[in-house]
Amino acid sequence: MTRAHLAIVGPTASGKSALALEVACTLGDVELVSIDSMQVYRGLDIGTAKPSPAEQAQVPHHLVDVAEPTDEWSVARFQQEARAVVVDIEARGKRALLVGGTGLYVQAVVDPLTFPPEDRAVREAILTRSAEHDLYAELTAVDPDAAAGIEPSNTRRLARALEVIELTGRPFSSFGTGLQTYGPTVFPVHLAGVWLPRDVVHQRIADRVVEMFDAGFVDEVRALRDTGALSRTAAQAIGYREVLEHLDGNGPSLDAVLDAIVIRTRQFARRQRMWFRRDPRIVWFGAPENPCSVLPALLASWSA
RNA sequence: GGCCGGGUAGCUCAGUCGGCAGAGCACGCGCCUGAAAAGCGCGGGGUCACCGGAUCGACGCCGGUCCCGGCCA
Repeated sequence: MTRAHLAIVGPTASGKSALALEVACTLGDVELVSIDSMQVYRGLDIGTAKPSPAEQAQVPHHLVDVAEPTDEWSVARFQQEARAVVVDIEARGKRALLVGGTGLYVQAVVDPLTFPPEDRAVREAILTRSAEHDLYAELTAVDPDAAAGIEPSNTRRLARALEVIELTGRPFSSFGTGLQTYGPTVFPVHLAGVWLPRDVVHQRIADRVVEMFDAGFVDEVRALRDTGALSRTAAQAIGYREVLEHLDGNGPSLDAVLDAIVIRTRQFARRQRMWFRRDPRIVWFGAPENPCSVLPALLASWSA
């Protein structure tokens, strides 16, 4: 018999992890797969709200602590490793419970996405000439379909499209129908979304950031800085960027840093909301306050 | 008490020579295929501290009032 895998998605601070742990303990035959672009880095613990060692001991967690903070990470790499993990879990007769809020990563695992090759040097060269050349016009000339889906001002995505074309000789748009196809997934999976009222999420974010500071977040960042520079990708993590700026010189005060982190986290949660809300395959479970209260409904839905 | 500077969007501030107000951030809505906790687009929002005056017309000029900051007493 082939039982479907499971997934819990949703905005940050909406209680996915706690809920997932309860699900795992109840079901007994699942292993967790973190779908999180920042929990992959060792040493980024407090700021990424990574599951504690005690929690990880209760049930196997995958794709947590699989890269050095000095390493670069990417969707393509995540896709490859996550799919391997799912195959592995399956081979042990268990089910995967995907848990996370990185929307693109969820789709990279679950949808038939093919990521064309990359060459950082080529991309950098394109980025460099973007000062002189109009990348949007350039892309429109060679791949109008791709250009139609990118804002003329979004240099980063324009450069990526041009990079792929230069590397493969094929139009960027030939590599996929886009993210909004929402066709059949590459393996059977129940997609569940947790949803809390916005003011509850905002409060949870504010509380969590204060807890992070109380738990020694600044020390964690300082230690990372002293060990070696965070990679380009790891340095994007919310909180780390802000605290680093504070530590390295005459940056803003810690109070200001805390406020900035709360704001950026809220904005992140908003983008996650936008991302997941579009996916018609996600079944939403709303809770007025405590996310774990949806557990019965969630399990009922999955056993049906 | 006197002198000087300031009161304009939720916040920080622009606003030339008088012609019914702008930016950044925040906030809201949305986009997304190798940085995605990234990147990008659109939008709402103002009794220009208050009162009076000159002017066709005032955020701007004149007079007064109230706040805030600094200096002097």
